[in-house]
Amino acid sequence: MSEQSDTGRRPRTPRNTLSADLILDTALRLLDERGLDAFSMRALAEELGVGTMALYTYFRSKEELFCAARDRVFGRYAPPPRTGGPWHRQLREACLGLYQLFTGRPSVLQLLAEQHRAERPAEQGPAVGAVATMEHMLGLLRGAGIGREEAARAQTALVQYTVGAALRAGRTRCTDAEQRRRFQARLESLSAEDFPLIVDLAPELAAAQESTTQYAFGLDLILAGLRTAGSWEAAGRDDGAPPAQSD
Amino acid sequence: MSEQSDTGRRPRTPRNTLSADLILDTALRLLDERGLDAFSMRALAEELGVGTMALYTYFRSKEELFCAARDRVFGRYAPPPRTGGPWHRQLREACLGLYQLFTGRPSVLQLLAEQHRAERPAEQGPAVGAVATMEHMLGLLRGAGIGREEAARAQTALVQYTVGAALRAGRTRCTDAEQRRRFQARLESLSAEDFPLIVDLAPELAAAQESTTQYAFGLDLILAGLRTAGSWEAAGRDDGAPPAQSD
DNA sequence: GGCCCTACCGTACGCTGTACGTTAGAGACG
DNA sequence: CGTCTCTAACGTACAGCGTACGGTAGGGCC
Repeated sequence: MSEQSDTGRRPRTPRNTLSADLILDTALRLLDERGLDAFSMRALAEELGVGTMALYTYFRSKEELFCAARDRVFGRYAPPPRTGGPWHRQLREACLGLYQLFTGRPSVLQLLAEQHRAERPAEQGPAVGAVATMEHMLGLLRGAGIGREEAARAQTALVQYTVGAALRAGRTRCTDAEQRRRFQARLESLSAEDFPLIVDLAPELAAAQESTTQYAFGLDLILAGLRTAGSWEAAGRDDGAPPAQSD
Repeated sequence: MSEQSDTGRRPRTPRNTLSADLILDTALRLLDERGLDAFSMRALAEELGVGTMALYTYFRSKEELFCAARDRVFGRYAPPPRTGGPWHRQLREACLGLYQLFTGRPSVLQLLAEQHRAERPAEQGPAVGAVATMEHMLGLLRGAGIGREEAARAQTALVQYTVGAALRAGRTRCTDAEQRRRFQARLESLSAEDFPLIVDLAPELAAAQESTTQYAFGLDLILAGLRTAGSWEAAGRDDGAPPAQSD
């Protein structure tokens, strides 16, 4: 037969069937379906029906591809519609929107985690698409009469907390309930003498591992703190929230 | 000496020179010195002057070794001495201690990141050594009159924020100032029409990337929120911090 | 002395990312 | 139509990874 069926010599893809967008969409789909561990340039190429090295025509490396994938998702992010209402409520909505962007698709979470693991952050910009949300948050904070530096720090803290919570949420994907049961069991197996509270509160602690409610809880704590701080200039109580002068 | 220099055939290590502790200490040193990317079972074995597979006598896999390394560090963690004072100040000290544990050694941060990246968290327990700090935190919260569920959630939020901040801090290691300068430059290169506040606050936002001060700022926000929430039972204002009843 | 147990080790397999050089097909031009 | 060029797509190769498997030698025991 004319078919040289020797070990998968492929029939050479036509000429312009590939594109950066097609590659990125397929990569994101692969990440969603099979997870980061199952992802590889070879697997991606096979999914596209293409030789592995064809990918390197469009991206110089796997890391560059990941950055582009992340920017693609973030770039398409549409923040939730402005609801009006007090500034802290709007801030809450904005943060929840970000959180859901991060946790909505497994692939996004995995790209985030990978980015955090990277030794050298390279040139990867700051999540270009979500910048509008950053701007919105800063506007709300400044509008509430919060000073320049404090607004910047508060915005950073909110993003930091959101990313951290999203990463943590990613660890307990799939088998939510099962995972939490085992967590509880492990807490309860601790010495009740040395750690009476942990053992006693094990059910509550396990329940707090659930993601969205717990995220909202911490978020509301931060927002309440922001409201309390009130007059930022006149800060300096002996036991309140001093201007953070540790080393 | 009698070196058979033919391509590294080694002279067989005596019999009981290896031990789990020695392996873990060497692994942590390697991680501190050369980073996660340069770490491999082969490199670790070579550092020990030992065949690669000797490591598998003590650990079933690389992941198990990492978990043991993490537990070793956490297990040796001594929380800062109890200072007395109001509960929220003590809570602050406890969290700062945890944060410094996480950020103090590069290796710890890298193990944390790796753990967060893992697809299947396997059997890795909850950072066994730092459990005493968890207990301490819960005691402070409960002592402040905070309810069971809220205490558990607050404790989880504090740990979550701390880990998230530590991970973020890890990204800007080594070249701190340089990294922040580039971050600021990238912010300033955005369209001043679309993102006036970001461009305006670029210096402050870049400064907020610095780790410890920024961590303390967010921590104080959370603690202030905890103090404000006050009587937890009587919560239910229209715009305050409702008991987080999303999804 | 002889034996066993096991800590240590060498080899090998399948996987990874990607450097490098090759090839074929589309478009431009005579 | 023939030919030339440019480059998207490709195959091969390499160094390195984690680790399954089986071998080997040396310390402890009878």
